Amino acid sequence: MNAVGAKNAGQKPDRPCAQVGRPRRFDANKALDAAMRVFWEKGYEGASLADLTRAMRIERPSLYAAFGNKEALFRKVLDRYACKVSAFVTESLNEPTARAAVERLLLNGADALTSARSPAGCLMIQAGLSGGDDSKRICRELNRRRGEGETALRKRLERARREGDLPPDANPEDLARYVYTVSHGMAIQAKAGATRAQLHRIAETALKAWPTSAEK
Amino acid sequence: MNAVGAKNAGQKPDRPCAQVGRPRRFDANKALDAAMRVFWEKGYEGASLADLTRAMRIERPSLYAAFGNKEALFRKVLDRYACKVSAFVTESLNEPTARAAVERLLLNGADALTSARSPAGCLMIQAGLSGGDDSKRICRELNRRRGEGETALRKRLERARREGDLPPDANPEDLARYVYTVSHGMAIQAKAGATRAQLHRIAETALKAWPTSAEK
DNA sequence: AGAATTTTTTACCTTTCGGTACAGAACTCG
DNA sequence: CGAGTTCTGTACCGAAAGGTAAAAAATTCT
Repeated sequence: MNAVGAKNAGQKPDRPCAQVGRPRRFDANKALDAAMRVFWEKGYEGASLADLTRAMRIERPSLYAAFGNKEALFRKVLDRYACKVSAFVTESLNEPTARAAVERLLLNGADALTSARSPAGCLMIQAGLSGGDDSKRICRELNRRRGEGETALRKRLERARREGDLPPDANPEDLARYVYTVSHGMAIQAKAGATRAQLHRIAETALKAWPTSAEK
Repeated sequence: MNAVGAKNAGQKPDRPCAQVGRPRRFDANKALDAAMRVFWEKGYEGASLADLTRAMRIERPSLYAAFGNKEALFRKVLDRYACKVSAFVTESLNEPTARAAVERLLLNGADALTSARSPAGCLMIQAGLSGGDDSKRICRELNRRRGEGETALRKRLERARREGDLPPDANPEDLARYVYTVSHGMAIQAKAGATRAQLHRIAETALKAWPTSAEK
């Protein structure tokens, strides 16, 4: 017997498909996608269990058995969001130049924020900004994840400076923070109804602040 | 008898101080400030009536008698926020040049977002981003108010272009949207813990994108 | 077939939500 | 004083929140 008592101690590890017992009638990934949409539209606290189970076409105990609880479900949704929706964030760092990476980050971001297939805006921005005491952990988690992206960009920019791709006096930390600031602001604009073309023009304007290594 | 039936029909007009009857024991503006702080920290839906009455040091029926209901209270808080916290937004438009106006908007914004006397971030950003169906009106109201600010800046920039303060090919609409995008992004950063100095550097970086009427 | 295991389903739990009825207290007016 | 008016405080409302107990159903293993 395991010593149960710590929070989440009883949570079973990932068991993708059980061989024995009654088979589950739903696709966990489809259910996660449905949950993602609800959290995306209503935020973490604004999404009620009733909203979630209705969208996922699952009864409540099935949700708890498969995903733990609301918070654990949200974290799984965040993982899936990182893989399926915002994969371009890390991919963009592979562009040959810092400028190209940032350009792709902002333009692909604008596209993702205004996709016709998903709610407007960014799940990671609008899900956890507000909320009572019980969602402070969620807020911190979102800040942490966004911070990871910002750090990754900063490291990419430091490399660029070493490679002469950015001028020596450029500040990678400030630049990365600036880019993420514009990105977050675009998420707000998208949620408020900005169009894709408008976001693209914002990105272009923002790129005018980008330092040039030397006028050619 | 008034024909009651429409929502809010029975709401009494502003009656600042009653001459007759038992005098109220609390200062309505102090109570609004306390409510503002709660909404600022927890958002519209995240702020419960229990949170509000505790912070305002008022019993629940007093709140309803004085302010209507939760939504009406929030709107009064928004009015007060515009007057007391974000007055610089309209004041900055009086600066002599467009560049100075935008610079002041962003720098004063950075200060307001990191004031030691108030919660981090921007009430108008984090109060209404998420939420269930009943807060969609709140979300629209916030979008509308932010849009008004953006429009006012756009008109100021149009004037600047007419005055030669901006180059003829500058696009006031895009520029205003860019500035507000940076401002909104800074609000997110502030909520996530960015310091005032960091926000100032973001503002300086953002201003590097500002068009110059002619190289002198 | 029957034991073991896992999911589904119904019904329910406690707590908190926004909002209100009502009685008493504190004030002005006559 | 007493009538009229307005605010305070307690106690309450129905609805919805997140979460769970327990039995029935569907599968695999022996």
